[in-house]
Amino acid sequence: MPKQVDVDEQKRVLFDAVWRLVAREGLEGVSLRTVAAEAGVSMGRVQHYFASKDDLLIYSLQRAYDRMETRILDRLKGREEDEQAALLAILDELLGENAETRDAIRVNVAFAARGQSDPRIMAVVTEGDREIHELAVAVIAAAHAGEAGVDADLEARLLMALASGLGIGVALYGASSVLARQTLDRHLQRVLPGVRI
Amino acid sequence: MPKQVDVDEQKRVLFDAVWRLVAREGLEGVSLRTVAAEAGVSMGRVQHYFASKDDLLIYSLQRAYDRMETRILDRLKGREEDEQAALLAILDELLGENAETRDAIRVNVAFAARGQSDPRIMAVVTEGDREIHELAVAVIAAAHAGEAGVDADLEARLLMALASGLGIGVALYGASSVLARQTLDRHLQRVLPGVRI
DNA sequence: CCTTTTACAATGCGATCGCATTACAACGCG
DNA sequence: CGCGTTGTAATGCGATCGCATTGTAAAAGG
Repeated sequence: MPKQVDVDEQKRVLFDAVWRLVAREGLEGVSLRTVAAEAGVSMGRVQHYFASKDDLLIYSLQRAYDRMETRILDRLKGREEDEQAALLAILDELLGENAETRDAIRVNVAFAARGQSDPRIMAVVTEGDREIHELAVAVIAAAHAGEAGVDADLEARLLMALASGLGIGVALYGASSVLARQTLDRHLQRVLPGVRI
Repeated sequence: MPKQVDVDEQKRVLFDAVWRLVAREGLEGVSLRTVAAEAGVSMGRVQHYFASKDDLLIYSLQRAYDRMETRILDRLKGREEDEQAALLAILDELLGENAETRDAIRVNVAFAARGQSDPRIMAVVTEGDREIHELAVAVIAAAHAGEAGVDADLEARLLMALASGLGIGVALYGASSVLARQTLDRHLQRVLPGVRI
């Protein structure tokens, strides 16, 4: 066997370049040449690790979700079993309070737009939704145990739509993340009474 | 004076082509050549009416908002003075229940993404926000007149973020518009009691 | 040692991009 | 009737695109 390199590490370097380009200029700023330049490598290297531009984009999208998951788990540090804490960590991620999270939202939306005409992208983009929804249902149902008239499924959809709407407002339309936080907290007071003040 | 044509009509033909292209393939599907082909005219004609591609895009974005406004006013037919009805019509527009509205949302988001690096686009995209927000504040405040503890400003932001989050879910992530409607109605029951059932 | 396989780098190709240029057709005005 | 302005088409240019091709350096296995 010939020269050995860390393939995952090489791919990660290229993904980092894609990430920076998408966050800075949107998906239209990504070309094999710009990715190579941003990563400081030759274009041949990019082609060596990704057979096509689509492969590079799909890989980058999957890594973007990995990165989101990592940030959420970082926030959870040691409370992975606490469903309520997990939901709040996910909401934090959706809200776009720090620059990296806002980048993630922009990357996400850019891919979702392209996903309209590319089923492979759409599949990745909607992959984790069911899991998160079920978590939200569980937490909301637990908070309203014994109460009648609370549709946890509906409330979960409402909460997630609100959070992503707020996050997109922040990341794409320049809204204030402080106001977004206040707005989400107002709703959380209603639907999860007694949580986080 | 030489040959006279209806300039606005000619521009509208080109805008319609841009609209269809963006809705179908996203902003990256728009080029001077594809617009000309979609409109069934020569490329020279496109260049004659728009000095640059950016001009074409800015114009198209503004017309896209005109179209949204027209749809909202259509829904209002004769109840233009009813602030509550106006707000509900705007929410309907944001929710993406019919195909043209979903197109509008996709067009919007595509432009917003590009607006990150183009202040002219961002200005157009955020233009009408203040007006709509103030309308929502007025309606919510009126519905809770005399009550204490209701922050109409906050509730207005919450409502609009929820509606746009739901609409983006429908238009970009393939969510069900029926569920989106139910979800919005659930929230409206809370914040505007006694409205629409 | 030497072959084989991997890891690149460099370059070329055809297509497409935005835009400039050029040519011409059509029509109102002196 | 020219004449000039405007509307429209056609074409060219330089840049950039994704991708294919080619060449080569390096290291593990026979």
